[in-house]
Amino acid sequence: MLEKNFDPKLSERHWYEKSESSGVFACDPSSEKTPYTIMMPPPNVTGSLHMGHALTFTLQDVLIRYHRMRGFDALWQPGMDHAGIATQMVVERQLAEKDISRRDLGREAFVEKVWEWKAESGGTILHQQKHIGVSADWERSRFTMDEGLSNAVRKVFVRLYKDGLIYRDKRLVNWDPKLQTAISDLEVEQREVQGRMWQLHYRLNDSDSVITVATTRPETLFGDMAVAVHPDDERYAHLVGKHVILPVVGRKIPIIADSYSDMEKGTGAVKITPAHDFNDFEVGKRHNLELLNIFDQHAALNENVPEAYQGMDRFEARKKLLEALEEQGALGDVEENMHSVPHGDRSGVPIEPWLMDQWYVNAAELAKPAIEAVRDGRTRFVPQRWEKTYFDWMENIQPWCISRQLWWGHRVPVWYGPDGTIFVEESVEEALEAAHAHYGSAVVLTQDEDVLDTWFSSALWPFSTLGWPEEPAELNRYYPGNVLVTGFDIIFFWVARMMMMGMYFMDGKVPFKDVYIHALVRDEFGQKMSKSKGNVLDPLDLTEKYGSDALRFTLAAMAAQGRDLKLSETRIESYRNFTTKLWNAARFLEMNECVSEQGALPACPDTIVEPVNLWILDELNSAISKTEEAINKYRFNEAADAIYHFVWDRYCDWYIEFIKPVLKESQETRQVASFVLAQLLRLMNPFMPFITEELNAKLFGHKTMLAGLEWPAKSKLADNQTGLHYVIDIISEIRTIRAEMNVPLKAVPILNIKEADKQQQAVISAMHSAICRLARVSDVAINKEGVFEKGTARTSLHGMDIGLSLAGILDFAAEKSRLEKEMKAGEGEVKKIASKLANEGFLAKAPEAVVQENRRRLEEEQTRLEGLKTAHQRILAEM
RNA sequence: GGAGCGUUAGCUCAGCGGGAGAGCACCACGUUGACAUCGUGGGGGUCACUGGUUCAAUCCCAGUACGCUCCA
Repeated sequence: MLEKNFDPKLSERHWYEKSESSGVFACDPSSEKTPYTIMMPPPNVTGSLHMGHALTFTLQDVLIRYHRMRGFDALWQPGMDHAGIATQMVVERQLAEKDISRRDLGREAFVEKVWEWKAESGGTILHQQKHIGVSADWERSRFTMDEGLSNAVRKVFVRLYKDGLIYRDKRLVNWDPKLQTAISDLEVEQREVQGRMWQLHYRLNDSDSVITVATTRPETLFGDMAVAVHPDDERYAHLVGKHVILPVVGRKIPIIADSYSDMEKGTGAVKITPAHDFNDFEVGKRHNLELLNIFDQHAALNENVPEAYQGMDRFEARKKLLEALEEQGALGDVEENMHSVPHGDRSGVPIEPWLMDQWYVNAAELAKPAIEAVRDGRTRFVPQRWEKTYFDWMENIQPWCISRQLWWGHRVPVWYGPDGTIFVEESVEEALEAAHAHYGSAVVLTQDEDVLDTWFSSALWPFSTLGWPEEPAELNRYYPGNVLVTGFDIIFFWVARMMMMGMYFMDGKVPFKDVYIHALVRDEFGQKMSKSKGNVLDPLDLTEKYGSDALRFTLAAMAAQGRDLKLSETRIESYRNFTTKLWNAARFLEMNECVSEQGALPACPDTIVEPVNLWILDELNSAISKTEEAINKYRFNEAADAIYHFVWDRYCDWYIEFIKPVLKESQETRQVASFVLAQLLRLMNPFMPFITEELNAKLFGHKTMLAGLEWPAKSKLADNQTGLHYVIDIISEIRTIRAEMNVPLKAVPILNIKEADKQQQAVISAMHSAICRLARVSDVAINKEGVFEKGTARTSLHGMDIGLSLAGILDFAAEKSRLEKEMKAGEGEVKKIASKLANEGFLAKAPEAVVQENRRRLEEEQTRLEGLKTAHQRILAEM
């Protein structure tokens, strides 16, 4: 006997372990089945599961479990990302608590520490993934720093270098002075901050007049190489070509004409610091300005500034400089000014454009085929509008800075000879060999200190995890993947780069056919959940409270396309209640011996005669179809909705209630009831893997788990012509009348139905006992001769005249007003439809089916209205 | 400044050219042998606003307002 409630905690662990060890989660490269592949976006190895993970993994798990049941050889490739900056930061922070810096330890010892930390914390998210039911092929799990994947990284680097697509360049980079590494444009976050706009007066070298520039960063004055004015600006035309003397510094710099200067903004004159501003850098290139670097790696001022300022932090220097300028009378107006300042998204400090050598990928070149593949539909975005985001970015893509001044990551496979000659090879041995060939003798090489951007290795994920550069059978079998599931914030970071790398290294084949972009989980105010905002909901707390099945179902049910997802806890609660409902329906069946004793799954009888059984099979078929269609279109909410309503509204509220009176006698009904439940458990399994396994095992004692079974087939016996909806409508109507008329519960009147057609008559007779029970009537008289007796509450439904004999207890006045209310609503409907049908344009231009449907409805409404009017007149006469 | 998204019941959200929906909350009744994590019934919406297209607009188009996101 089942317990009264489902206990998720006991069940989840048991069923997860059992199904994992059974091997159903594993792919089978040797199978005859068609492969179905999902590459799981690898979470950060030291991370922990947040709501976004819970959503994305649930959706992927639904897809993978569904396709497994549909008979595909499903591979869900899991793994972890080494997450260079994030992970290094965590370990550095830990060391900082003991007052140790990574430099104290040295590179080798530090990296060892990171590996230790990885070993310690890497299990956390894995455990959490399993907790919510992630059914990935764990045996095949990969880590971006694995030997195989590291080989792939080196191979890709060397090949791209030799093909001229990776190069070293001296450019301005986004320098993070806290983490002391370059970061890519994508890792820079523009933040609106309240700052100031200072006006500075620069005196001309040959006269007493000044030119006034405006700046938000006065301290960059030390690096100024020019003052720019607009070529069309008449105010300054006479000054172009002259020079000014930089205050405090005393250096002479030219006034140049460049259209970068905005005549409308500020004074129309702008200082140019080519080594510390991306725009100024471009201006400098146009005018052959020198690049003067004034900062060191900590963003403190270096030896290129007056001695008094050397070694000062950029913000301290600003203060001191402003004082000095003021003293010299070089400081003009100061305004409060909101402006955006680039910040490192990890460190949170303002980043500094800094001139240095870095390694770059020619992304523009790699992007071309990747753009083409989406244009011609080889890769499809769902929802489609994300294409635009992809195109916008890809078409304006900048060189990708891939070197990072970190210690945790893939070391750049570049060696330098004594004279600086560059050797790019897959191993030190090959580099030495190349160097030997180059110099004619053995030399000592130094390896580049830098490591690669984490996304460089994740870009290879769709093929590196399958064994590339070797060519195992898996590579051809599972590449390209069927779908990549992720959030839109990852399109640039990852989707785009996987497209570029995948197509370059896999003979132009795209890495995945579909890209399903799901919502971002936000908090109740619609804000992105983030640790720094402190608005995170912990998915594990929620599973603790409501169970993993409930959380999964909620996420699926709320994953409507194109909308962000504001998670509300009451929704989760309602789906927890849904699991309870299912549990209790199963419990009811168990109590009524609808269980299989030999441990065989219930089979459908060969022939079925009861309308209610034919009907529920039809409803089940319809639920199966809806679920299939919805999943195929990535409409997870529609699938969840179809399941929810079938279980609760159809199976529990109507079917079980209908069969209660006959269950004991009808073998057919017991069989159908348990067959439908068994099918239902399969249908729900991808969404709620735990409770469905639990019920399947407890009720049917079957030896095979649902996870290894086939997707439910649609029953051929189902019949949608049973007319059961007439019975449902009659019962609902009677219940409404009873409630509105305050008919006491203990009253069990006779129900009279007249004008029932043959089909209606048949189904009402077949459902006689159920109607009596559910409508609380003592008997149902069908098409009996004679008029309704006095004191009958009446209504009209599907052409039938329906009367509930309430002689002695009917409140005539209440019945009169109830009928009047019904009539008023009916008249409204009739009027609306009639006016539509009176419209010639409608008759001429609307599709025939729509016109017919409206004619049918008009007739139906008119019949009902006539019936109500007759009843109304009768009640007036009886009063 | 550019781009995108949203505005539907008190709340959280579906739907999306031809009869306004769900869950929660609310009101009434109910402990009829699966289930009070429940049952039955009910109330509640000029589908933001203004125009346009159409026989027909919550749905398509344009504009306005408010909110959010991304990019500069």
